[in-house]
Amino acid sequence: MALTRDDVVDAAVDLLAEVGLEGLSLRRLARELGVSAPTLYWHVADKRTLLDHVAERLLADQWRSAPPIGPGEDWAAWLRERALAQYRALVTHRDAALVVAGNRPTDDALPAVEATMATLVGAGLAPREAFLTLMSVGHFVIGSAVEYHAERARAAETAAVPHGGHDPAAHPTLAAVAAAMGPPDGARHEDVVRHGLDLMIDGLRARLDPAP
Amino acid sequence: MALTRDDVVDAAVDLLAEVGLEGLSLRRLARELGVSAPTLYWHVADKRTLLDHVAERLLADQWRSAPPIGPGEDWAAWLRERALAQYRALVTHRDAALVVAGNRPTDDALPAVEATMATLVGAGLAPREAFLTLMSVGHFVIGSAVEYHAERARAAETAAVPHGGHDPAAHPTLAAVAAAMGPPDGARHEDVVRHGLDLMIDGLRARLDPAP
DNA sequence: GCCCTCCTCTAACAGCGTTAGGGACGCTAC
DNA sequence: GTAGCGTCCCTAACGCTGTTAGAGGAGGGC
Repeated sequence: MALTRDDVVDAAVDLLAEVGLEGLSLRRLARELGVSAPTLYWHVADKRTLLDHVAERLLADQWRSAPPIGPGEDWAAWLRERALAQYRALVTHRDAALVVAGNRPTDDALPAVEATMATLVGAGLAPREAFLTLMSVGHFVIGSAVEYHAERARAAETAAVPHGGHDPAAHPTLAAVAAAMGPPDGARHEDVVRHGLDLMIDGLRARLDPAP
Repeated sequence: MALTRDDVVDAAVDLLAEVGLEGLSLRRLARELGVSAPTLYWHVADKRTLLDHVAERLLADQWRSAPPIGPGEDWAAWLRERALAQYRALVTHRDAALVVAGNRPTDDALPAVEATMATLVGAGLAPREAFLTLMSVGHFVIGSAVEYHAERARAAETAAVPHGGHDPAAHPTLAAVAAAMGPPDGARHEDVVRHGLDLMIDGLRARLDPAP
């Protein structure tokens, strides 16, 4: 059976998860597919556009599993959950955030964007505000995921960093935080995401109900 | 006069601004310095650590010019301005966001972090909340800058994209947004950043003054 | 005069994305 | 039956990349 472009993209997604963005070369990808490197150019115009397809695939998987908002459901909780799911999707696929960043929304993604924005407009936001909010949440999620991956790569190569090793007297507030939060671990990153999303949502609520 | 590491980092910052992250090669950097490529390895361990130094330099420049908060000044306005300044610094240096992303705060940056967090704690936030907020704002700024650069790179190669070319009937909310916002231009990106920051700050305000 | 450290060099390796050009398979038309 | 054509894959090669090995010159201390 002849190779299809979907096969190439599938293999690229797998290889990305395995070796990261830096390790993903066309020669390696071709070897994985049992094919010579230039052959890939028959199925894909460019490495860059291959990555576009990969990003599309990653996002498509994420949107396809998204439950639409139910009637009477709280839009805030729904938006929070969607953003968190997107963050988790970007975090579980290695380097996905870097690949996805800057991709134009493909036509496939438009209905999802439309639905999300319609929900916000239905909740009382002006269209312009809904759009800016959606972009803001997106930027925040991407930024969080990029930082997560970058810190992860850093941690892998520097083994152990003496985290609390600074002078507490010089930085009392930092010391208080370190004492209050305990050692850094994986859950910490999601705490930040949750906190940021809550801040944005609270800010939205304040706009929707000026004086409750 | 012999080359110093600072010279190399300086030249790398300039070259980054000129040719972008993809165009920044050690050979090109060496040529710019009038030196052969392997010579750089005397001053710098690695390309990766060179980029670390570049990121440090970019952030240092940005924090050094930061005015501390004045007495009686509104913390919200101050935080907003600091975040916007950081965004602008990342945006004006080409690809700076990608280089900076994931850098641990160097020891030089600690006083600034301490000061910012002390301000938030002074305004009434718990240390943990102040820390999470600072991280959230940072992630949002980085994400916005990454998206800015990525979209910029995309726009450069696809010349003109028929932006409003989709079917308005299929996506009424999107069409309303397109009509309300006009054509995309450079200011749009900062609108998103401003909006996101306002949301977060409004959310913070809601926490600080539960029932004003 | 000798050594030692700094700083720079040339030569080279393996790998990268990408292009040029060709060859084998199967379908369709005459 | 065979000529033509589109599909899919190949080898060879170009110019680039980060990086290493090893040699050598300039300048200071003894």
